Amino acid sequence: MQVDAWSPIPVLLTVDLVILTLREGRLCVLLVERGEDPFQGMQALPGGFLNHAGEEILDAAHRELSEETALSARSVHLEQLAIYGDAARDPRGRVVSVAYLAIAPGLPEPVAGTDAVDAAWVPAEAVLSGELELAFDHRRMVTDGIERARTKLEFSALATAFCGELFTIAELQKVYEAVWGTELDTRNFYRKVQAVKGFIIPAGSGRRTTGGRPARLYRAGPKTVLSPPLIRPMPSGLEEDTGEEGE
Amino acid sequence: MQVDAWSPIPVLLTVDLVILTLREGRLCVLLVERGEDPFQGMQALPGGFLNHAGEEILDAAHRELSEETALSARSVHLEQLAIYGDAARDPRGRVVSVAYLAIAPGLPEPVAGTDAVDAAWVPAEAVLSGELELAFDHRRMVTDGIERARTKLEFSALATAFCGELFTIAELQKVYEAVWGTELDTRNFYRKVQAVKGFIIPAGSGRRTTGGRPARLYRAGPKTVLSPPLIRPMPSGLEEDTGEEGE
DNA sequence: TCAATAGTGTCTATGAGACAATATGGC
DNA sequence: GCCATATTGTCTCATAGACACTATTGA
Repeated sequence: MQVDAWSPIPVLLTVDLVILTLREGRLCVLLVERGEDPFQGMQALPGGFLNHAGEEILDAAHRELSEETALSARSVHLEQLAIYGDAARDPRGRVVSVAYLAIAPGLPEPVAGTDAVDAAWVPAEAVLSGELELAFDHRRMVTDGIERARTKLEFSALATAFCGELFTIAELQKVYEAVWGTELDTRNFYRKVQAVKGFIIPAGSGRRTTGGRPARLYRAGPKTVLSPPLIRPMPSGLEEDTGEEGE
Repeated sequence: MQVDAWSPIPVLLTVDLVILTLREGRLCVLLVERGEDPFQGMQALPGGFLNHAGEEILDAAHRELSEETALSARSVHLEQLAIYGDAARDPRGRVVSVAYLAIAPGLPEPVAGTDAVDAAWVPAEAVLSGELELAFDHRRMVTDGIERARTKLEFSALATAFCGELFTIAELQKVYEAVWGTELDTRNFYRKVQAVKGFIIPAGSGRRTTGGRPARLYRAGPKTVLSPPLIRPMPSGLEEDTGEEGE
């Protein structure tokens, strides 16, 4: 570290949040409309600069999260996604952003009256397909965040973060189906989910009904690493034999 | 982004590299001895500040890599690991570091004559066990990097990055054993590795011998995602039933 | 011929996927 | 009873792991 030979370059640090939730069976991401100049009026991820020198980055992420969703910060899964620091990503100068992935249970409409006046849940598909254009490199953040979520669903108990305190197995299955974009066999899903000890645990004798036989309720178990994992089915039609994956 | 309400806080950005390789069947990480004040004389990861405004972060990582190992930058696997930005991690001020994971084929001794005068390969075990103390939060970076490598070995073709252009299946197996810290059954390893089409492909008729029957040579195939994956055996002795994993 | 490593074959228990059958609520 | 969904069970095939066996070199 030859600090004396030249002066280190200062950069500005922002935090951006990819907040995912399920609404009506569809995977959605929270977007806000930018009210200021770079990319004014365009959709963007909620986020912002560090508040003060000494603010921890993770704290800043939690702060932004509660400003935008009014979620009690600690009840939400929040993890670092990646950092995005292309020299030209922000016209204002060298701004490096730390992206976080947040998973929240289904929320009603975004909370007005806070910073999030123009916040809205947008179907992830609209962003993935490119139909909706986002400010900065936020589209890539969303893409990376969703891919991360898809992978983590296989090997971790992340899916329960999409659900409320109590949930049925059918609800959990809908999480998998929405995030993966596939359909799963209900019977096999039951068997596999219950085979992973510590993933979900029965919650008393409560039931929930949606027109048929009432379903048992479960809550998230202590296990965060699923073994055996729930393997995501092939995107179907794509055979894996040739194996060309590109770099 | 209320830029006007207060001034964004500038931070300094560094790049740190967790460079892993195999030496004599053991997983090693490259460390340098710090010659300057914060943590002077202590072992640390190679790394440094951005060189000039406008330097891309990934470019800085490649620059540090070639400075320390004289490896032709593009032949090495290099991927972003995470960012480490605790407010108190650097006594000089607010310094945020982007950690990169690099995987290199077995190298001889570190190259003197460059910045890396005091560089040395250190067995990963010494760092993992806490026996060797590192500057800053570099121990956590090493821990995270190795954990990432262990996981990626299961699902990606990362193992070939530890090998040279040509390698035998036995050499590939030693990579898995060293990184995972386990022993694998040679016969099953042969079968499974060859079952993943596009992972390794036979390289002509060359052979390599180490005292017994000469082994066929292979080169890395086009596939970067392994399916089916090579599942890492349980750390043995640890049953998975209770499922307490901690947060 | 022996030592040493490379490579192939076989057996078995387990898990995944397909799909049938039964249970239990509201109406 | 009927409808809709929950929940359990069965069957079959593919795969993982254990382990026996053959092959091919150098000394």
